[in-house]
Amino acid sequence: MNKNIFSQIYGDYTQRIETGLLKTGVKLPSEHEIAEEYGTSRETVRKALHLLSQNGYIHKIRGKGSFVLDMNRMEFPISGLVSFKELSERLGRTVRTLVHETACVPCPRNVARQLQIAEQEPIWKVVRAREIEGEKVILDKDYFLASVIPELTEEIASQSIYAYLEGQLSLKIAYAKKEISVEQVSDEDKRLLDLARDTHIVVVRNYVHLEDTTLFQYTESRHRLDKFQFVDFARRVQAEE
Amino acid sequence: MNKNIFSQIYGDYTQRIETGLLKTGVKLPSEHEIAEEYGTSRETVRKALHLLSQNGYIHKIRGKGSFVLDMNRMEFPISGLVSFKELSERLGRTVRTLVHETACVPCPRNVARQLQIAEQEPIWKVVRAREIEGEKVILDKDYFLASVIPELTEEIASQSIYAYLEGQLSLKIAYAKKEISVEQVSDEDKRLLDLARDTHIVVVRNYVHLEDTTLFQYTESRHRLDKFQFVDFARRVQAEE
DNA sequence: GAGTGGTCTAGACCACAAA
DNA sequence: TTGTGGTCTAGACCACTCT
Repeated sequence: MNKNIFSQIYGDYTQRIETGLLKTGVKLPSEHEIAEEYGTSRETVRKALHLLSQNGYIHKIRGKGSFVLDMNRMEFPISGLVSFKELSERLGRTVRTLVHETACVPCPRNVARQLQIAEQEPIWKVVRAREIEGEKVILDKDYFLASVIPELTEEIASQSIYAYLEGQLSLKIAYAKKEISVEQVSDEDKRLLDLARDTHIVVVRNYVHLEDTTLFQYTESRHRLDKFQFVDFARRVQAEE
Repeated sequence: MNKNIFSQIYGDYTQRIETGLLKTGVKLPSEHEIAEEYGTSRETVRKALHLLSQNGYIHKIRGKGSFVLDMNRMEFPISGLVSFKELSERLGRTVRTLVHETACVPCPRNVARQLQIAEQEPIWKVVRAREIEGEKVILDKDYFLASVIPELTEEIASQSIYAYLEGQLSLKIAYAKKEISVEQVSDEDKRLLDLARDTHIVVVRNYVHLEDTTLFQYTESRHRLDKFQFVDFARRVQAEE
């Protein structure tokens, strides 16, 4: 339970929409009514509804009201900033993680450039293959600043690293930049994934920052072409003049 | 010039950050100071700063202040909801559009399913190849509800359809859902693009909605593997309990 | 303790939609 | 005319950082 009123309202409505209690096209109560219901002010309600709108749950129309959207929310592969573990659980798929490497090593040149640190600086390197429905289709190569993460075990890598970072170490992950492109398969891809005759692979580069803006993680997530999907929700920014 | 105070503030800061007047890591004035400067209230300033934060321009830290982020903003291919024309102009690349078809036709079955309308209902079909630096690398297949768009010419299709929709027809585009996947190349791809020996192609499916939530456009944007890139900025949603 | 951002209030006026 | 969402105000209190 969150103590903020607006996130209480947000949570209530996301739940009602996700469980189908509020169906596509249904009109929400007016902001005034919701404010009364929660015993709060209209601006606080608006904060919650704005969040729902940003995340594709509802659409607000001036003079009319707020309406539930149909966004097929069940299939959200890597949109936003969510870990593989969180996604798997949400999707309820049969997944397995194979940890190939968990080591603290001096940073190689190519990774040093991505993390914007000096070469040789100690970093944690984690290489994991993700198996979905019996096929190894994703190769995750993570690099973490050792100055931020004192310890990392294969045990943790096989579970959820993010749960460890946020739970045990109470690191605050703030934002990330993601780049998606398609590249030639590497020897490592061929060795660790079930690729058949694929020549290309989808590469998702992820640059993750903490609350204090330090870039502490660089991840290369390599997806087999046929298993890659990305879904995005975007609102149009009205042109200004 | 926008009449809203908060979008005035937002515009001022995006400009200063994009032009490099405000550099990475620089601390913005406090919310109180900005409010005073613009002769407005703090909540209004906060609205502008929240937008800057959402769009990756700044990061706010409680007790410290707001800081300019470095997001290499210059290379934003298809993030968010922006048209090809707008993008090309922003990137300043040598681009050319080849219009292969602009016709009002009865809706075929597969498109009817995407647009959630009855088969045979009249739609505008536009097929365009995009040439970047002399190579045809993107194939855009657009389908618009004819009930929404009375007229569409090859002239308009060769320029910007969005500028026409928003400018001439004053349609209000509200939001869109985007799906990215990789598929086998089609005969049409081979015919209209410079593909060499490619076997796969990146497909971006775009479902565009108007202010009143009607789904009025379905677009299939097919990108040659080596020319595809997608950049995304995401903020972490703190887990609730 | 002073300064910062985060949440919230109880109003106000406006633009727009529907009856 | 009534109801809706959009913008804005002038405060308040809180949590946090820094000195």
